[in-house]
Formats: sequence, structure tokens, C-alpha cells
Amino acid sequence: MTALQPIRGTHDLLPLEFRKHALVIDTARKVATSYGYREMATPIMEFKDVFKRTLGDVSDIVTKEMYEIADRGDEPIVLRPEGTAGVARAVMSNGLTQSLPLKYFYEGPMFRYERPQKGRLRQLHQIGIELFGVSDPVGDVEVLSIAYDILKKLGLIQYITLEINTLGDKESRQTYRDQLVAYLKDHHAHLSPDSQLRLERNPLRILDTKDEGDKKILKEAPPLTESLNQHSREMFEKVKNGLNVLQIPFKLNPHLVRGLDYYCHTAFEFTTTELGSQGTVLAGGRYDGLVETMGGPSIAGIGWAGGIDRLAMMLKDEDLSPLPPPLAIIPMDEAFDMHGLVLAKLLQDAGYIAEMTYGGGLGKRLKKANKINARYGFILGAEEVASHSVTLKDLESGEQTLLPQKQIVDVLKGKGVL
RNA sequence: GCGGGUGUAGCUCAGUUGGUUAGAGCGCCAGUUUGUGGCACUGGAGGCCGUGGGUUCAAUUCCCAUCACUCGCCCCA
Repeated sequence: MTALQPIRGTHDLLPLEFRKHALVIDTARKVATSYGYREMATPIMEFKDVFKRTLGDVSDIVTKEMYEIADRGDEPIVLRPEGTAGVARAVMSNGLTQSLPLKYFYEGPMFRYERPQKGRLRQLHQIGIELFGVSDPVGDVEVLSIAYDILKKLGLIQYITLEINTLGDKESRQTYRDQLVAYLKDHHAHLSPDSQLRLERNPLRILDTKDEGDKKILKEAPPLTESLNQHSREMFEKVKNGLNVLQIPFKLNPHLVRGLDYYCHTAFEFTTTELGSQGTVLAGGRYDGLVETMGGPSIAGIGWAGGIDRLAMMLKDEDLSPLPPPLAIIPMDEAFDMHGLVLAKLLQDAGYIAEMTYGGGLGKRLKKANKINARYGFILGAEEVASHSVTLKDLESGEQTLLPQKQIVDVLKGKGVL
């Protein structure tokens, strides 16, 4: 039986759920396109180095969450755990650093070897936006605006809060890191075990702790804002101003720290309380140093990734537009099935959704027509076939009329059916 | 990776203080209705009670392990 289960942390997307995914993707694609962002796709597999170099050697994603694939070559290959590094790699591979700015939208599966939970899968699906070559904060604002529009169009924005913070540039970040570490070292013994570990590996993440004891210690800690240099402060001011101008509400969260190494300056998260502990639904920030760490020129970058699975989970069945009712093709006997298929094709070519009913006589097939929610049925019996006609039945009123097959498209149009 | 909970029919869930053939509702199939559906009535199929092992005369029930889901932590979208 275990062989019949999907692999842990993966899911089948049956039509109902698939439509929610599709709605998220279609909405995002439409909005991104309206901002001039172009859709692209990178391979699902990459050399391990692409992520190792960029995400930071100590991040969980690199140290323990990547699916490594056995390959015949020597270079280790992995299933991509996130999208940005691959897109940055593609920019360099294709020599696109000469044609800035670059504006991209992408969508697809990512893979992380984690313990599955609600909203946390091993195969997860993301939409994402990347903007390369714009160091001005107007880029930050634009990218945030795209995210906001998408969430709004999905009807989810009322359940979602935008939190933002700045990490400052490299210099500010380093200064602050030193200060924070110095302070926390004095309190080392009182920190939670998790945070003690983070102090070595990624001290900034301690700011985001959920431990009450840690939180108390952090209250007295030097605030990040004081370590920001002039430039970093100005950047952040402009971002906040821009959001105000566009009337995008946000909450400052000085404890917001992105996990991935490549982030600097603006960091943001769209969060919800609807999904339990997996509250982040879309997140990102600025990553000016990313391309350079991969061995390319120094190019500014900013972007975000959104969790399709999480967003889709927030959608209700009613958020989906109802499927148009199909036309049911009803041969009265298997002998007329082929005639039915021919008739169906006629309707399909005219732009209608025509669904065949299979097996059984008239009564059984009418039942099947009801089940697929058809509004009209096209009955084909010996009489109809002999006279190249068809009986059109209104499945709501029961009213039916015999008409020549040639006329059916016109008749449907006359009834206003499309 | 760490800690807690759950696992009975396609779905939602009863139940068995360890003891013959494990139930309901919905859904599915068929019949009443062999050129007329929705409603109704009648009947039927479908479960190695997640999987493997142990204890016992006897296990779906108790114990252990395992798998999956789930809640929290870690991490992240």
C-alpha cells in the first residue's frame, strides 16, 4: 500500500484544487504582465553550486534541505529549493547583464526536504518576480506593488498584512551584526538553546525568535536602525514613502529578518493568521550582492516569491468562477455513439463545450447529463440519425424540439447560449 | 531534525470495557421506468478497522515499531 501513496510531502492536485492553483498563477501572471514583467522559466535541476554559493553556507536550505540527484557527471546536481538563484544564473548564462533592467515573472515547483506540515510541503509551488538592475527604491516599491495587486485581485488582501524592515547595506549590516553579537554574548547563558546556536551561525535571525525569554533579552538589545548609515536610511525612507503614495498599508517590523544570505536593505513578508504556523504567504527583499557572489558583475536586484499552495489554501470554492455548463451529447444507443462524436465535434468547433455521455439507453444517459450539470442535451436516436436532425432538450424545463443538425449552432445562438 | 495528537467504506464519522456475519449518512451501481433525467421507493456493491511485529485461547480494540496526516518548535513561501 505504501507504494500507492504519493511521496511524503507531495500532493496530487485534483481538478478542484488545481483550479485554485491556476487562479493564483493566472492572476499573478496577468498583474506581472501589466507591469511589463515577462514570464520565463529555468530548469528544475541546477548544479548544487548555484544555491550553495548564493544562499549562504549555513542556511538550513543548503545544509539539509536540498534534494540531491544521482547523476553520471561529477558535478552534484540538485532539485531547486527556490527560484531566485536559478533566475540569476540564467541572467548570467545568457549574457543578459548587458541589457538591464530585467523584469521577470516565473512560476513552478520547488523542492525542500523538510518535515511536512499544513502549508509546508516537500514539493511546493511558487510564483515569483525578479527585477535586476534597478538600485533605486522605486524598484522596491514597484515590486511590492505587484505583490499587493495580486493579493488584492485574489480577494485575500483583507486577511494579509504586509510587514517590512530594512537590513541596511553590507556595511550597516556588518556593523549591526557585531553590536548584536557583542550584546547577546553577555546574555549567552540565558538564551534559548536554539538562539545560542543561531548566535554562531546567523545571529540576525535571533531577532525573529518566538521564545519569550529571548524576547525579553532582545528588548534591551541595540536596535538595528541605529546602525544604519545615511544611505541605508534614505533608501528605506523612500520605500516607505512610495508605499504611502500608492496607498499600500504596511507594518514596520524591526525584527523581520529574511533567512537567505543574499538579502540586504528592504526585507518584507506578507503574512496571514489563517494558515496556522505557516503564516508567510509571500516574501522577498533586495539582493544587490547576489549576481556578484555568483561571479557576475555587481548588479542590483529585488524580488519576491509567493507560495501558491498557501495562497490556494486560502481560497474558497466560491472564489472560483463557476464552470460553464456543458452541452450533453446523448446517443440513445451505443449504435449511435459515433454520430454523437461527430455532432460533438460540430459544437466544439463552434466554440461550445460538448461532452459525450457513455453507455446505457436514453434514461441512463439523461441521468449522466444531469450529473455533469448540462443545461442542454442533444438526443440522437434512429429517427434523428435517419433525418440528419437532433432533438434538442432543455434539461431545466424538459422542453424539446427536433431540428436539423445544420441549424443547431444558429438555434443555440438564438437562445443566447455560449 | 525535536515534541504532542490522529489513522474504521470513495467522503464525513459512529462502534468494539479484547469474543461469531464491523455500522450510519452522503456518494456509487442496479431496478421500479427497454425514446425521457432531476424527486421518491426498493435492492446491491464496496472495509485484511494505515502497515508490520508482539502479548493472548482470541486483537480492529492492548503493547512496540513503521508509514502517512496533523499541531507546535526549527526553518521557510
